[in-house]
Amino acid sequence: MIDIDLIRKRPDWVHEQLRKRADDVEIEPILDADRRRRELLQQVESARAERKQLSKEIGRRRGAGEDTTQLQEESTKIGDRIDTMSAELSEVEPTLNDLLLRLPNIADERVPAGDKEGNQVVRTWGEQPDLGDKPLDHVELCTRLGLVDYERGTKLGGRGFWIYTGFGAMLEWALVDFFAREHLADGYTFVLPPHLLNEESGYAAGQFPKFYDDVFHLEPTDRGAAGLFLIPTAETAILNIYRDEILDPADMPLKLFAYTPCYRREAGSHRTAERGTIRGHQFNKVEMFQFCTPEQSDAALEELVEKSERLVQKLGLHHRTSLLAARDASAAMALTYDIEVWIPSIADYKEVSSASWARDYQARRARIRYRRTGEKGTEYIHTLNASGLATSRLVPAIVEQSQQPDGSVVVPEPLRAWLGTDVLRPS
RNA sequence: GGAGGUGUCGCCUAGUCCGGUUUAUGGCGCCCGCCUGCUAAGCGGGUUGAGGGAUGAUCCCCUCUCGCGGGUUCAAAUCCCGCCACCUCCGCCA
Repeated sequence: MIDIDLIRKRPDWVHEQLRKRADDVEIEPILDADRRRRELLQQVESARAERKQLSKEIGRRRGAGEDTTQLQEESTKIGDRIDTMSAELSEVEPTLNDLLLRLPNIADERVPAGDKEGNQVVRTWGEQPDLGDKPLDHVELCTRLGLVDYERGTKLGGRGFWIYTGFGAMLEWALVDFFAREHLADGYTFVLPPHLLNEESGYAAGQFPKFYDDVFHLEPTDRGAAGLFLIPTAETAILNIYRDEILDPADMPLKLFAYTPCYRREAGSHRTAERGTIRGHQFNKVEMFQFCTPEQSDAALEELVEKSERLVQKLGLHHRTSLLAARDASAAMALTYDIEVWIPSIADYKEVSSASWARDYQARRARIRYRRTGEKGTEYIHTLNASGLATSRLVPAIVEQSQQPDGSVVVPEPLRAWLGTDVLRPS
């Protein structure tokens, strides 16, 4: 959410900034609603103050045994006025709030303009491996190696689901374990959050209202879980851990990581280039998150990007890091770097991590604040998150980039101990 | 799922039956000051959060905030209804 005070003071600037993110941004309706809200608020409040005084006076006089009929009538009239005005107020406030919730974050000045084509590659690591004459694609490799059962997966859940089997499942687990150990070594706290969240959590993290239809919602008939939705990313859960809290600056930066599956509807986005495990309704991801002060947030972003990159590097996978353009990045974020791994069969780079800087956008929605030591009042904290990492594209990258002429796959060094083997061979 | 209980400004707590001189009591903790060779103790003051107004800025003024949302009333922490969370017990279940 954007500070309403900033919109009041610099509406044209805010409008200009937000136009970089979307075409349909309008500021004027917000200013109108805000003006009307304050106007009504002042009237309602002064009427309430008046009634409050009258009520006290009535209390005093009744205590003294005096007649208060006239004062009571007067107070009733004021009450009627309050009712009328607050009825209008209770229409204006949700309207204003809804308009504010729909505004994207203001992009950082470093963010390039435009859509996808504006993305800037800032770093590339490694090289495209030479795979000889007939390299196999990941679906072929995973099938031959018995890592993924695509067909039976669709039997269970339909299109967009698969089953990791045998070494495939072990590979997933080894990856998650590897990431967890790395984060623990860097001082991050491990959390395993619920996979079902309430709607308030969705709005606070900035997923709603924009992506309301992109997540799975539990129907109201599911008693006890009505109004819950499946997490599209652990970010949504982690942010809400401290919703409505005031943090102690001595505790910050708070560094957490979580492992969860991510559930996404991905409606209408099935492509042949994204068959296999490239895009599905459920994938595994370890997510890093930081809650910090504004002063700490530049360093936090650097750290998260570096950590994500280091993980891909330790797996020995060719990848690149891109600074996303204003319209390609998530609307809740001021700045986003994507770490993309090379998938030879698609001849393209696919996102395995998104490192994002929300600034105070999420904190404002979630009302997460802190108090500077020795100072009055509160300020919003900054939040950042980065995948570390998502597995569903790493497995294709690993099997394709590490495939040998004989159809076997060399296991990345950090995973060998867990798997108990250096090479995966067709059975 | 059922029955009963609980929910007060960081923590603990008074107030709720019987609505109004409550600006929500007191303690702990914390902050500032005084006192003091130093520390402790002692003394004095401050200490929920949000929104709005006014202002060069501070001081200041108003409204809301006693789990959340409605209702009754001139007036609600207090009465009524719904919901949520926690505790105790029962039932069901992996």
